[in-house]
Amino acid sequence: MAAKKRYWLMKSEPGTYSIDDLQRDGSTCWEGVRNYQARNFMRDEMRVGDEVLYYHSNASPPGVAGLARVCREAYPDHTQFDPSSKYHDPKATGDEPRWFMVDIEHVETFDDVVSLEEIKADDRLDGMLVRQRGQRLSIQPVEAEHFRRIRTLGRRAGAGRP
DNA sequence: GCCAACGTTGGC
DNA sequence: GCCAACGTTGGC
Repeated sequence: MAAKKRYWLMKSEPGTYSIDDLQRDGSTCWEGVRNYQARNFMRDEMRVGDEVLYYHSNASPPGVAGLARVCREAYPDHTQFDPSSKYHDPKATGDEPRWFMVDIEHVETFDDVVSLEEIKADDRLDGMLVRQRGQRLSIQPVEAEHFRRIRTLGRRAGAGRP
């Protein structure tokens, strides 16, 4: 029996890799995660077909820029073995990789970012981790209702505004 | 650019 | 196992 589909929020700095980059590439490997909690989500819980809110951090404004989908489940992040990579981890070995990544594919780019400000102001998004001050986790689980609400806001934003 | 919040490291 | 020092994240 297939596991129930889950929903996630994944952060990226648009200066590094934006939703437009993802749209251009079609899909990408999510390299460079070096936080154990985020790694565990990818390695243990993310499944093909899970849906993703693509979040632009360190952006103006910060917020959800579009949607993506998991298209390959966890496998070792190759950059940990590469001494020339800034993600190199000298303690990782091929036999015992420490870091994993998934692949995600582009689904949709919102006309306008659903800003963090908007997310914080919406009562229906109460409890979203990204609203919490000091929440730095780059991969966060998201409730289905919150995912749908953000998607609605993202689709409404471009067309509905004066 | 600032800096608060957080995670990791390493001496003890 | 404690915790100070350090590095990073990310909103502002």
